[in-house]
Amino acid sequence: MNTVDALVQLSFQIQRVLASVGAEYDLSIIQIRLLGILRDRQPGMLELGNHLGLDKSSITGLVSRAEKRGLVERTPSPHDGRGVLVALTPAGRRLAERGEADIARRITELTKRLNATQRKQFTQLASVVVHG
Amino acid sequence: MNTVDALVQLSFQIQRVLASVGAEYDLSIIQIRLLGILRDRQPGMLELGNHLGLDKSSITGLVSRAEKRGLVERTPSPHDGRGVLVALTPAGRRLAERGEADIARRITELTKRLNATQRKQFTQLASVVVHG
DNA sequence: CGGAAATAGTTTGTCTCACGTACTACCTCC
DNA sequence: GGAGGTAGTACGTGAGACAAACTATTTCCG
Repeated sequence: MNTVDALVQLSFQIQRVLASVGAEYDLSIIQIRLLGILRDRQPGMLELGNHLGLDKSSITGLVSRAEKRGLVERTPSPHDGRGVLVALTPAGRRLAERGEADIARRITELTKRLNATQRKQFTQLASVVVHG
Repeated sequence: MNTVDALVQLSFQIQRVLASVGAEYDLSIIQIRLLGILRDRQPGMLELGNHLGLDKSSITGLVSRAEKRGLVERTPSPHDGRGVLVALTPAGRRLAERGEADIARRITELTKRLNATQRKQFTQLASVVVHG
């Protein structure tokens, strides 16, 4: 198998895992990413759009749906009357933590055919590619 | 960076490449996958659904949109009056080939920080994971 | 200082994609 | 030659994405 096919297949396999874990909690991949970003930040809508690579008009709906489910909340920005800050609710944080743990389990499971040395090597090479 | 984060980040990076190459041709990732599958097959709708992990009712629209753009065509199955076979049109095949070449270039570009040995190792490890 | 221009976010309209359910047409097999 | 299964479509719904138009605020410069 060549490099390109291996990486593309791998990425689909990982996305499948993410989608499947998400489905257990009725979360889409983009919602998982949203919760993940909010774990250590309380960004405004535009900043959120930059992190997710989405237009601000897409963020409105994404956050509103999550807000309606009680996972996140908007608060007015203290420094800018136009802005809002988005933050996890306690329920959202619990969900994010559980989901993240599940994802870690399932991704680790994917690499169970690798021994410790190989896994370390693989991680190192993947990190180089990611931080290219 | 740990294994899980590295792989998840890597998968998003690859999906971004696929989306961005697709955008050049006004193709979504799922449409790229559709064309890719049809490169060496002429499956029915159900079979297509299995390959893509989608319900048959999702395939109808996907194929119809591609058909409207002249990329694929439905032909009645010769052996089953209920079935249709989906195949690339010449235009669809050209697009699939060009897109695939672009994707290969862009994914290879992603791994430019790896030397030949590392790339080979990386590919090998990714293959093991994919075929687990 | 005051108004013009920029910025943050929402709204609206449109499209793709995905699903479930219901339906039609055909095939199979008893 | 029906009864039941199978292939595909139609329809309604909802998430997700975008662009363009809009509101409300802030910034900034003249």
